[in-house]
Amino acid sequence: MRATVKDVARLAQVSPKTVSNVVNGTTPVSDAMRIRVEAAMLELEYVPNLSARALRNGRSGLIALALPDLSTPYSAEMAHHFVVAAGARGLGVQMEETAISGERELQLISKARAHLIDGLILNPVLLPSVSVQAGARLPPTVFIGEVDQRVGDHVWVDNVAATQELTLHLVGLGHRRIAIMGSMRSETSRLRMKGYRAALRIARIARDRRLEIANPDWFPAGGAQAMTSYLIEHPLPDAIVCMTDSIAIGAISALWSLGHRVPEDVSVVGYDNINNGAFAVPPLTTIDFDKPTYATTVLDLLEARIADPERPVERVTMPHRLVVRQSSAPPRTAAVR
Amino acid sequence: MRATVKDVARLAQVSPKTVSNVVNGTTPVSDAMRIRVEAAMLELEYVPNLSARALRNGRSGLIALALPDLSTPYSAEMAHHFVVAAGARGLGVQMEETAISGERELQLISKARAHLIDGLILNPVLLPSVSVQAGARLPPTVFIGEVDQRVGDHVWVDNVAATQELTLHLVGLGHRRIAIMGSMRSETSRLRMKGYRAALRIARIARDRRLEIANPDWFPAGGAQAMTSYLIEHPLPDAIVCMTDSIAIGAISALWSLGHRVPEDVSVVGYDNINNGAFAVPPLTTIDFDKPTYATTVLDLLEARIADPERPVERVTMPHRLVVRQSSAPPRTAAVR
DNA sequence: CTGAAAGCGCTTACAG
DNA sequence: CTGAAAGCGCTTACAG
Repeated sequence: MRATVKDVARLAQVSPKTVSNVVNGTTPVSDAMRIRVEAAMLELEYVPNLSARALRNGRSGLIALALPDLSTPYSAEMAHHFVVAAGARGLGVQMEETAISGERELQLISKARAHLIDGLILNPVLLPSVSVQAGARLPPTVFIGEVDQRVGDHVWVDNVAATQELTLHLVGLGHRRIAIMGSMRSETSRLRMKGYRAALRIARIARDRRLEIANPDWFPAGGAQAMTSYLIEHPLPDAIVCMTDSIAIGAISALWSLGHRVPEDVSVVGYDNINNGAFAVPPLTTIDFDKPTYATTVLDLLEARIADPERPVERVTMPHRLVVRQSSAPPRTAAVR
Repeated sequence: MRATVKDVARLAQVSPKTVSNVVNGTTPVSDAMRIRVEAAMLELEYVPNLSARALRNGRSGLIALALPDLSTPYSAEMAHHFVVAAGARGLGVQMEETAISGERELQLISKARAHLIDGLILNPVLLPSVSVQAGARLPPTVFIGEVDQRVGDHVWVDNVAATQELTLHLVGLGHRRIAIMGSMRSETSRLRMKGYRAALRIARIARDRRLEIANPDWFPAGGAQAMTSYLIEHPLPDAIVCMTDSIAIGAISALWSLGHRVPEDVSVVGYDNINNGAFAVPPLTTIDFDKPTYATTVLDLLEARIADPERPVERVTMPHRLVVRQSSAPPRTAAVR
């Protein structure tokens, strides 16, 4: 059996209170006392029972991070930064996967209070905005990513501005027939599409729906598949804005298989600046944001929310920047088409 | 304030026991009773307090998954499969990052009992074998990956056989000057190096230490860097066995930058079969194993260990298979050198 | 099938 | 600076 405070107290001949003081450092304890208690803890291999502490304190020291799909490089990087930043604050991180289902997302929100967690970081994808708006009784939650809601704290990147910048970068290189590729059924794609179209408008390029390529998912597999079937019926665009780096990697893979060279024949850009993007062949032009700062910003908001559930809702827009690498370049013949 | 069993019991005019029976279904409850209790739970928005339950039951329903570095695509896939498989068993997963430090790994083992968790899945990298051997009082733990230990349950892939197979595949294509690249200071690299050398021996190729390329890390950055500096002083090998797909992606990126073509000028193979490997340019030849089955196998062992800490230690070797893609091909001139 | 009581291990007022 | 007592919310013998 594991030793408890009582056992330690008995062995050290002090009260449980004193043991607790030594463990938590809430009240100063005399050196002699401390040494005696520490010796007893060592001898009994005492380890505090965190369930008991959680029950007593009403805090588990655990937060949940809910991402749509944990298997992607993007999720991996986010998980890494959150776990590191949370660890520095003494918080553990429970991972949840919403499996790109709005139902699971709702479940998380409603049942999170049942879980062992003090707070929730939620990256919704399909969550019906309406239910969030209505869902009054959220656990302490910070939304991340693209979601249209006003009821909770929110950290995100200005997707419209970023995608506009990305598209204008291609315009600036001299491209005109600029395609966009992504799963078209989410808030993320709505915003990125908006930025893309805004860029076209600025560049006085007419919208061409044939250049809007629907992707079955957010992964390389979908990107490759969509690219391949697209090219069966359509000519190669000048450039392709992929809504994520993963899609871009899939698209480039398909282009390579079909014998098209990037960027000589077609420029391809992504979004997210995942680590591997810099080592793609060719290295990927993309939108970057500071992920460690993103994580600490979210945790700041979450801790503030846990401490004061009534505080006003905050929305933080993280700065982004265009990272130009070799997957985008001027067209070989800068001719007008 | 959140409602408790007592509140529900009072409103439903039953005892707390009955509420608990309805919630947990341990003892059958009459329909009339159940309906009354469920109505009360709904009205009070009752959600059980899992900290209390954990304290009472001595189980939190939470396990920890400790991986060296969460930011890699490999970790992402493992995390995904573990979270999905654990979720199916009603277990939550707390993520820990050992940051490739043996100290943090030890800490996890010793303090895990302090955490809220019922069990630990640990992928050690630098954990000194000796301390594991000695560390008698482990929490319920299943080791995954490459670690030389006999004290705990263990699931892994036969790294020696797999790397031997990978290397012999290159031999079979007609390559002779086969390099190997990886961080050389871990159990993983020791085993993979062993398989590589065994293959050379079988192929009657003399070991050439100049073909053993030390990599600063397990990531693309290190792979690219090591590849680049290697080629300043050495000729291009026929083929390169990279100890992970990530390293291979970095190596290919560097080769591409330097104008070498894969596989025309040099074959490159990886290990792990990460999702993106199939979409590398060119698609990566690699070692695959069934990751979902890996996760369920580990969880089976962990649950058995939690249920019976005294049961005999098990080691499971997961089958692996060589996946041949386009990054490996016969040399252009199949000449003897 | 249901109820009253005890206890999981911790920490925090409350006294001294 | 320390001690004795109470209680966080749950579930499980123990009775009925």
